[in-house]
Amino acid sequence: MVRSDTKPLTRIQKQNISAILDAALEVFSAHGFRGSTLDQIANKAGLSKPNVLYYFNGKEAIHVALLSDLLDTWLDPLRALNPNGNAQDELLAYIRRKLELSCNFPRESRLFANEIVQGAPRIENFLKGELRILVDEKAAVIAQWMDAGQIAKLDPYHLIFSIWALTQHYSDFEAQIRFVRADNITDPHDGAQSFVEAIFNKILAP
Amino acid sequence: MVRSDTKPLTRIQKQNISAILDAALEVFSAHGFRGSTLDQIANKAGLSKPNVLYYFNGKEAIHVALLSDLLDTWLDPLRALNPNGNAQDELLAYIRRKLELSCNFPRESRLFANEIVQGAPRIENFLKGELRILVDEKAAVIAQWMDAGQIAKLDPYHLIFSIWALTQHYSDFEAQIRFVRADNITDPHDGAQSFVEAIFNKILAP
DNA sequence: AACACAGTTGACCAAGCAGTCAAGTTTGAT
DNA sequence: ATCAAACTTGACTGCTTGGTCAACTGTGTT
Repeated sequence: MVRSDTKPLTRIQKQNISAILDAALEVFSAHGFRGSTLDQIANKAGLSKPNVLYYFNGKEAIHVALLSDLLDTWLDPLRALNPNGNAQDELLAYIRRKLELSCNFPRESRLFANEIVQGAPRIENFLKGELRILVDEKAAVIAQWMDAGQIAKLDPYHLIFSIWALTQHYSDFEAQIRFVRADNITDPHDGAQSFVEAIFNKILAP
Repeated sequence: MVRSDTKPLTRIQKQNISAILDAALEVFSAHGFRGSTLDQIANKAGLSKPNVLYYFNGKEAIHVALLSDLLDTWLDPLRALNPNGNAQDELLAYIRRKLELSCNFPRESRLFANEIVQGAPRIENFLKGELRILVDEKAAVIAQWMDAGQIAKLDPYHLIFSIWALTQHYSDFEAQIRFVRADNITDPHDGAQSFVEAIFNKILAP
């Protein structure tokens, strides 16, 4: 394998690694880890299977690389919630960031969803560690806002879960939305932003 | 194979078929179709693999049997929405039925979620057919309620999607909720019902 | 031009997989 | 007790899959 952590990558390495990761994202997000094959990934990347394994130590390594890239950015929207800002503004901005992330990166969202639906065996530590700490911290901030009467009193954890549910639904369950709305609409995300913002305005109103 | 459509099942047939379906539900909902093996299913059912294939024509047949059983009951809560009832009561009752279904049958919910996340290849026709017709019909009912001022004016399709998102989230993403709330709580569904009802009360208020 | 190393791959393995089959055992109606 | 049909399975097949390897080609630095 090639990617030791000490030297600059060659032009060809950069290009092929990124082709592999892009192909793997496509395949893993559509079929899950066990449902995906190295041949599919190699094919989609335009490389031979041994060549793929020249850049990554194995199927699992590709998956891990994708997930860690993803988890890194997945926390950002919540992390940016500012305890000193206005409660309603901050939460709505968070919702908007989360929705944009889901809609702009649906494959990443489905990769994550696949993991969770199947019991999160590969990211259990991330969920119990980093994510949990961040959620606890932000839930406390939200609870303070509620106590101060800035927004309606609700369970802050359930509030966060409901934001996740609504924002990710449009990417993760895109197929359902697309088929149900068949001719009515082109983009499944159409109207999602204004709808989600509208209902959270009502939910949060003190 | 055994299950011709014309004769009563023997005691052993009933018992083994139900053992197979239960085992398969467990396995398929946890690993997806391609991620599951007949050996896992046979093992969990306490039968040999050839014996499993004595009762079902193949892996796909087991999956189809599970899905059709499921889709049959999956529509019931929405179907029961009564156009002549009170808007708010009817919608909240629908939400309650949906949430109960998700919480009481999390494996079925995840089986469905697995299908959808991966593009719904095996239930496309159901989504584009039965489900779509029912959703169109009920969306029209909801739109009338909105026009009559009984509930707040929103996009009825997005309203239905948001109900699906919130109710299913607790089953489909149970792993995430469980790990994030690790010691805080025992049952991931705890508080879900009262929270979801509370926010939809706000959302629907005219 | 030449040389070391990056990049590439056809051919191959071993394991895992869905599914078959012939030969066995159990069941239940008579 | 008998017997046909129901039920069960060890041993197998053929295919797919993740991964290896030795040999080959391309690249860029001197």
